[in-house]
Amino acid sequence: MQDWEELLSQAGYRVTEPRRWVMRLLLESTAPLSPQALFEAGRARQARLGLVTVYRTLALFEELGLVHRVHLQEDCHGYLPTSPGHRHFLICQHCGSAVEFPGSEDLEGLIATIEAQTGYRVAGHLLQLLGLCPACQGM
Amino acid sequence: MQDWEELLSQAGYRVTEPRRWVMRLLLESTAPLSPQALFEAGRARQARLGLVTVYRTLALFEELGLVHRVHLQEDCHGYLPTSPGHRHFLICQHCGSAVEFPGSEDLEGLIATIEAQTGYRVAGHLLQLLGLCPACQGM
DNA sequence: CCCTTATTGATAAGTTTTTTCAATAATGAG
DNA sequence: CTCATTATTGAAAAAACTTATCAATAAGGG
Ligand SMILES: [Mn+2]
Ligand SMILES: [Mn+2]
Ligand SMILES: [Zn+2]
Ligand SMILES: [Zn+2]
Repeated sequence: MQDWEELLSQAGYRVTEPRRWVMRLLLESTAPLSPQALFEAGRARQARLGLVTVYRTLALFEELGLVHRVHLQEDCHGYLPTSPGHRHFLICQHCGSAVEFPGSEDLEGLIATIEAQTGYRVAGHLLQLLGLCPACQGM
Repeated sequence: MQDWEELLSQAGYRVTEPRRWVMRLLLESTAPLSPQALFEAGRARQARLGLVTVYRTLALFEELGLVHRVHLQEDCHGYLPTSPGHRHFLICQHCGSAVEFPGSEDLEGLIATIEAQTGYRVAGHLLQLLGLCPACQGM
């Protein structure tokens, strides 16, 4: 995502310094970041950025599809910048670095089976993979 | 899970009144419950049960595989009782009722693809489906 | 530029989760 | 069955996290 500023404007929002910081910090990180982590990373770099703004910005970005929230074991969740559309993430359980991949519809078969068995109608899903990134495999 | 008491003992933990309450309340609920919700449900029934104990009990149960934490949009997460082993959940987005299903390895193909594309090695995953339960479909 | 108004952030309020520690109750030994 | 040991509980307090307020600031259109 690089023309996120365009998208923001288009949607009627202003492109501000704090919002630029949040996006920059997210893009520079290889791992998901929590609001607190973003705030501290920003503060460490003299960014003009308040914690409250981080929360608001993440909520806005999420709404616009610019970031996704991922669930972690300890911290509960963090945010990752993302391309628009249906995405999934694969997160390294050692160093936290994440990669996204498009939501290919490989779940069709599984979903059909489950629908038949349960009577539920499936409308969406949450899928995250975890494992080891190339760098962390030699350990 | 009905011989969870056995499992607790076996693992060296005591079978206590508060722990019985937590498990009972979870088993009686069709939807995931948060610690706060469990506490209130217990209190409403004169259970001897403190909020702190609910947190500790859920952590223990999770460790023993007696419950799983599921992620929701608003509350972040709640707990569901579960059979041991690899499970997934399908949650109604209208009423919250959930059903579990065994983790059939339908992801094999997807995982192989992703591993080849990213160089990561996949060790596990988080999969949740959401949709509408039979009762909520006519609305 | 200047005006309008969305946005920010310090502070405070509200939630959620964890820590402490004395009192309690579960379990095994006798 | 009774007692002693010790894991467990829960009230209270601390810590961490999230949301609400509102005066000051700065984006962006005119
Ligand atoms: Mn979560
Ligand atoms: Mn699975
Ligand atoms: Zn790694
Ligand atoms: Zn339903």
